Amino acid sequence: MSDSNIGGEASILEERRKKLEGLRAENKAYTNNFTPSHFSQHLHKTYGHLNKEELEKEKTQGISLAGRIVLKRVMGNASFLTIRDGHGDIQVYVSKNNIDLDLYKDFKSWDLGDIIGVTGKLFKTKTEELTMEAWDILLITKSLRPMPEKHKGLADIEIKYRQRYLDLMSSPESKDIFIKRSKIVASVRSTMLDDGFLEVETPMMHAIPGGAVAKPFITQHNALDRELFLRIAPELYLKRLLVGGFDKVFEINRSFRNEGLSTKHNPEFTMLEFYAAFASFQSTMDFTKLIIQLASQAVGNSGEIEWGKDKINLSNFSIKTIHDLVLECNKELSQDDLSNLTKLQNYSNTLKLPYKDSWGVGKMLLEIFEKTVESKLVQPTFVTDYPVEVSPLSRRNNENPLIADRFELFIGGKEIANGFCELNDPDDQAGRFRDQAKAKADGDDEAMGFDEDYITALEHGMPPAVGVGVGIDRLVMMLTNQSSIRDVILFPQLKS
RNA sequence: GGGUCGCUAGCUCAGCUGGUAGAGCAGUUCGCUUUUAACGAAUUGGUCACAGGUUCGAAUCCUGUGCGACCCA
Repeated sequence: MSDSNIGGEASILEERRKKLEGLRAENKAYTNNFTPSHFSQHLHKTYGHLNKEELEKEKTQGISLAGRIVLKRVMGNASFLTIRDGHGDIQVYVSKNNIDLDLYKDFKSWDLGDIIGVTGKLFKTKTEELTMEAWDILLITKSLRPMPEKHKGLADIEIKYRQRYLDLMSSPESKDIFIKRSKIVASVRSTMLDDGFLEVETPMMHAIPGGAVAKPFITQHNALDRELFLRIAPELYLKRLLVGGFDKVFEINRSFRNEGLSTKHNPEFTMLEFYAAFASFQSTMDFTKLIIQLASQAVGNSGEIEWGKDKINLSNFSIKTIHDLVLECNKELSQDDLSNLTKLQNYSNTLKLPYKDSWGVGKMLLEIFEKTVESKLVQPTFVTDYPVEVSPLSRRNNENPLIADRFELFIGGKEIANGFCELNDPDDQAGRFRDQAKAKADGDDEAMGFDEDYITALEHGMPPAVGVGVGIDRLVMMLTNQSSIRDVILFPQLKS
């Protein structure tokens, strides 16, 4: 280290390295034989409510804890620390009276960020704070780098994501989001299993990208000397399993889409997809609702949650058709206009909504819906009667072949789930693949390829089924009141 | 992709209409036996994101690049 940065980061490192060398010399660096008997949270729960006298009567001698020093108040011959373990914070009292004098001197040189072990007994200070009186302390892991600012924490949002461990060690709020994420995923999984679904894992490397309209990532298999695509959706594989005879399957895992980065999109994201043979459309909506309600309960939410500016009542889900909603939000349009291409094009012009002449009535309707309705669907709403034109994998409605048996669930103005009766007619599916393949040949790099093997599977016969996709990242955002997807993904992709 | 804003000590931030940089925290030294954003005293620490330009002189004004935030498509 040069002298040019005395007091700067280099010198902090150097200073701490010197301390580490001292520990190494005494063979005390990076010890590995301390097992705490308790976690902070457990102690607060068990003893926090007792008063001083009651606590004195409890036999707490010999309790041990391990954690990172996050605050340190040295007052000469006695000191208070706040240490943070995996479950929370607790105060530690270290006095020259209770420990060896040399140890106390060493202790005074320990730094914020060091991980220590403490053995002793519990007491309450005169302000009634539950505190661990140290009878023995041990420096377990020396931290060589300074922690984030102790009061304000990390403000640099980029460091927060790139060095997430700094965010986690300094922000209990941030840590809590990821604890909740885990609980949400666990709740979703157990809801599925309890209902008799089988959890499966299907390939993430696909020879033909399919199951969604999106641009894939391309990778290379050396031994096979061929291109593979990271999956954009597991859909087509899960439906092959329906052909095979598993009648209720689900997968919770990553899909990848080669799109821009934003606070709403991460290139790798987590989806729940589930498929149920012979299930009804209505019962599947009910089940989707149940998944969300149970997940919300799992993280301690009441029936009403807050998401940004919105208050959302998760006990009440309504069902509306896309046509009714478009009419509701666009008083200038009549029922007849919705099937009149010229009228819809004219209306799009007044909305300054760009469109292509090749678009049919269905695509126009969807665009107008997205522009004028979507953001207003704050309370949970299942939207139904989507045009077949914009639903390439959905079954046609029996009464009206122009609409698909499909729903999308919107909450807080955002799409949370997408479900539909699966198309199991191999000829109809082959025709739609041909349209997609043609679009791809014409330069649409989001279009699906023609998946011959999937058509073969359908030719063997797939039972009628309903399938649903739920964006887990979005669900977590909603249930933890976050507005950026980066705050619910531990290591979000950033520009490099 | 377009617009607006931001980038200054390890961290959190000041720094006005141009005169070569400051605080708190962290670090170092000293004092202090119930503190809790502990406190008091002293002290270290900067290629002001990067590259050009204007100017006698640029953290400050201009242009570009990078990264980020927000809004729009």
